Amino acid sequence: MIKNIDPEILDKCPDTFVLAVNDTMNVLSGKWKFPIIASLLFGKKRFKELGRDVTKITPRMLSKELRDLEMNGIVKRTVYNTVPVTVEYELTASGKSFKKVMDVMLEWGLEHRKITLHNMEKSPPQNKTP
Amino acid sequence: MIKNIDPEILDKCPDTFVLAVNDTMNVLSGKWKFPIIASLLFGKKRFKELGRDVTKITPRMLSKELRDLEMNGIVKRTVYNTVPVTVEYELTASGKSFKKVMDVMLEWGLEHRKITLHNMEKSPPQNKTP
DNA sequence: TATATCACTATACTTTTATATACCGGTATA
DNA sequence: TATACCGGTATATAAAAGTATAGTGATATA
Repeated sequence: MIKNIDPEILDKCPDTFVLAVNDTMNVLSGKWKFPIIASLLFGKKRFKELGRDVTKITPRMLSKELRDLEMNGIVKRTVYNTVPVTVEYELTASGKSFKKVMDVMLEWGLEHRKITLHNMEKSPPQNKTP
Repeated sequence: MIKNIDPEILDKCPDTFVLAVNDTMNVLSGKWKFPIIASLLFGKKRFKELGRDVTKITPRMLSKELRDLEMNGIVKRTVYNTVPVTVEYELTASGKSFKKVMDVMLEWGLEHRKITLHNMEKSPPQNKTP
């Protein structure tokens, strides 16, 4: 249904489209959301577990990003009244369905690498990918 | 082929996967690349034309983002030796194929909005979407 | 002659994003 | 008693991203 967007329609670029894309951009924004979601795709995790999974992230960023993702309806936070407390993070339905965006990103990236590395005779894209 | 990634494989997260996703992230990074590419999907454009199309962008940002996109093999820049010079920007094959990433982003965003706005009883996502 | 267009660049600045480091009270383990 | 784990927060910086504003030289238009 959205598969082939008519240029005439997209040209008018309805507000809902802009908002929708913005939502997606927010889920991807920053350095850490993608790896956090990727980790949660393997199941619910606790705070420190995520911290170990997502290498190099500081607790400050992890905490902040999880709050963002929760506010945007991607992650659900559950507190159990054990002592000390146990906190679990898991993806919502929307969060799980975000995998399809990630899949296409991976797919396109692999394709692009193949083509571009070939074109550029072994020199990698110059920008931001060390 | 990549459609359903085996957790066991993804867990090992080969470097090529990380690099591929990084490439995609670079194409999406920042406030302006998405709208620039979207505009170029309708055909080649000159600098000022793009500037008019992508509302509110400054020439400084437009210039910088186009340079980024060129370096990453998304955009091709052609200079014609007219006086004064004419410069045209157009998408490469990779750039054009990036549309499929944008399509899923739109698709997911619309779905997410529908579900989430419903869940949240008319209150929009709290974060970064004014 | 005055103004506008083209494709940008330069300089200075503000805002956003990310890092580094230390710390909290409570509990379990050695 | 000393140490480490739990789920974070506080404070201070540093680095990255974005904005505001002005200007370039050549050319075409009024």
